[in-house]
Amino acid sequence: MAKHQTSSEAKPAGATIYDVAGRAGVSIATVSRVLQGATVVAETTRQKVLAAVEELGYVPLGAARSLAVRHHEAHGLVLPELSGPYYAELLMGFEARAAELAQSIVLVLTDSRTDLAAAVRQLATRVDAIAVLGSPAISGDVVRLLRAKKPVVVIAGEPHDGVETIAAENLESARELAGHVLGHGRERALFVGDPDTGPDIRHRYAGFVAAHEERGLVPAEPVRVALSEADGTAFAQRLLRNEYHADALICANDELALSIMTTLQDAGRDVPGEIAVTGWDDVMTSRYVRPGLTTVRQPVQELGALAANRLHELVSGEPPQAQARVLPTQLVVRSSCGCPPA
Amino acid sequence: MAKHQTSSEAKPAGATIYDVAGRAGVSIATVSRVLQGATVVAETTRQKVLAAVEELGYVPLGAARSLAVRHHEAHGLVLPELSGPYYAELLMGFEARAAELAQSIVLVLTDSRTDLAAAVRQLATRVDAIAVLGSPAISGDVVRLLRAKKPVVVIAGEPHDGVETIAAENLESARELAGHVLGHGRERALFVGDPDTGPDIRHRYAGFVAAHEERGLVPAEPVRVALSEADGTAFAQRLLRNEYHADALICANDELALSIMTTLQDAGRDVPGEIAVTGWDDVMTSRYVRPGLTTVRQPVQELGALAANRLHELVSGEPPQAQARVLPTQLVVRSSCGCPPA
DNA sequence: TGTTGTTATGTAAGCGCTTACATGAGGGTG
DNA sequence: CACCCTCATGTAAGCGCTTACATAACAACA
Repeated sequence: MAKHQTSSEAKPAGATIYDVAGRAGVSIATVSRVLQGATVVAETTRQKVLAAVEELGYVPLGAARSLAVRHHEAHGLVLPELSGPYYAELLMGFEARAAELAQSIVLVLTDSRTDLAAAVRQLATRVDAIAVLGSPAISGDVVRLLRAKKPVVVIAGEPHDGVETIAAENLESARELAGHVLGHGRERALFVGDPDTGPDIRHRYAGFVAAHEERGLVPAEPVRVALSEADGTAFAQRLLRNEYHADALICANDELALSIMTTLQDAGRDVPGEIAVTGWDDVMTSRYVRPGLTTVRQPVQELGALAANRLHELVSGEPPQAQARVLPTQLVVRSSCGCPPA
Repeated sequence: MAKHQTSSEAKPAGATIYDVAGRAGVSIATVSRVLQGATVVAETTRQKVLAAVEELGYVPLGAARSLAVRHHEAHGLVLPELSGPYYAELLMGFEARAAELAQSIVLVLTDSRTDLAAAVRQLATRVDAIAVLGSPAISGDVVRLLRAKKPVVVIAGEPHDGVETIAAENLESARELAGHVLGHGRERALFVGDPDTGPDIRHRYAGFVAAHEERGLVPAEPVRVALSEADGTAFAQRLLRNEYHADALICANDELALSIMTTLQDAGRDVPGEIAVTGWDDVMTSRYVRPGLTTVRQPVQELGALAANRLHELVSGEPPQAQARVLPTQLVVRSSCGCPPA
């Protein structure tokens, strides 16, 4: 066969299955069989093949295999970015589960993309299924577009119709958290964060509202700021200028809470004496800061793992689930809420 | 041609280039051409094809393309894990640069793998080049194995022969840091961390030693502990039991420094009054903690970006570079070293 | 009007695998 | 000893793309 030059030619990049077959004195089918391990092959043949593989340092070409078996054995994951522990942990959980399922993972970070749609389309090109973290950057259109091609699950995002969603619980735990703070006798609590950012924050604010209503208090309008440290600092400054009047701050995440708390303290304010502060996420810093930040811990890794798992099920032909999966969260009480230090 | 059934058959998963060609009334070559955009195609034809693509929701199959063009347009990245900001930032830098170069990235986290060698081999199967973060988990064998197949660059790892390495500067900055602390009049400084963990820590200890020697002091043996918070806490406890006698702790990373500093403080010790503490990495917490942690900031994102970049160059046929690239780091002086707070 | 050069498109040969099917070599059996 | 099974292996047909090469259509020129 002139088709595949079996010998010489010293192409540096990679022996093929033909080379292995030639070397072992068998057909490529046999090589494939010993490598797949599914079919029975005579032990002596197997050894010959394995030896040839070893000597040639043969690595099968993923693309060729994918083409032949008609799937990629890979899952895609679309995240906004990776600063802070949230996304990183999600990714770890996802990766771990995907690894168990023998799936590669290919990652797209949306913040670094100028042409997101293109990136996502290109992703769809090389994976069997995709998990996307709900974020404003990912429009519903993009999700629906993907959805038509590949199984998709969105994590902590807006539930588009027909797209499976998984998320951590927000409303109840926010209600518990806010209730806890209110229980310390605080009367002018503020919710810091923008409910329009996405369902997560929206539900947290809803919990905040619920906690107020169930004790006959009227909840303040949310203070709409973004979720970064810089925004926190800016808000704290406004607070110091008495633009707000509050004795408790329920922040939408830890970064916000931390930066607010620290700039307040640096200005001589007593936290939680004058003002209580709580966060959301339980990042590492929250344990180290004094007073310790009262916050809510989400099962982030589990979320990632669940996503990987569902993706795999979907690929294996399971029907998508109509309702959203929601994982329980855990209130972590330290002392920034007004509780005495441990 | 019976080969490709152009019609009916309602296979849910994916139109092929044949379907598009059929629909647009052109050959598959033409479809390919408009999609690649390289060759000239008559405008009207282009429109027809694009319309067909649109209507069918056609997404080309990555594997088929890869097979035909004989490369994957993907880079692999092997990291130990993602807790803490270090690896995450590295990943971000890598991803961002890879995105610019239109490369997908497929990620392997070694800590979640039971069979690392298999995972890495499987990775080699589907990417054009691989960056691995030097870590004890990755044996030199694995690297050399890969090296034979694909271009490899190792980040902050042991320089195996023939493998390109990039890293952040360690020795000089460690010397500067230790010198700074010694300059505060400390006389019994300890290096906390195990130099045998890898070249990073080894060089940091070497800097510690150098700083001592250049002022005629004799450097203490390193305190060999691992790099986690738990290890830090344990060490701090031994310190509190007076198993060591020290007035300064040069820790191998921030996690260690932070956990040590906090448990010391919780036990009533004055940092930096009685004992100075420094870290390495400048994690977020180091800014928030009081006293602020003096530490060294590494250009982690740049490291990642550089890795992606070199990978791309190697794939495009550039010769590997013999010498290691080393990126400069930056001493971040706060007050845990004994300097007055800002 | 015949010749030649362009340009747009089609034809077909792979890319390196997997796998259904065909084949051949033993090993039991009657 | 002929026959049928079984088991191991080979043969060859794809998988869905890209791209070198061939071809057809047409314009421009003499």
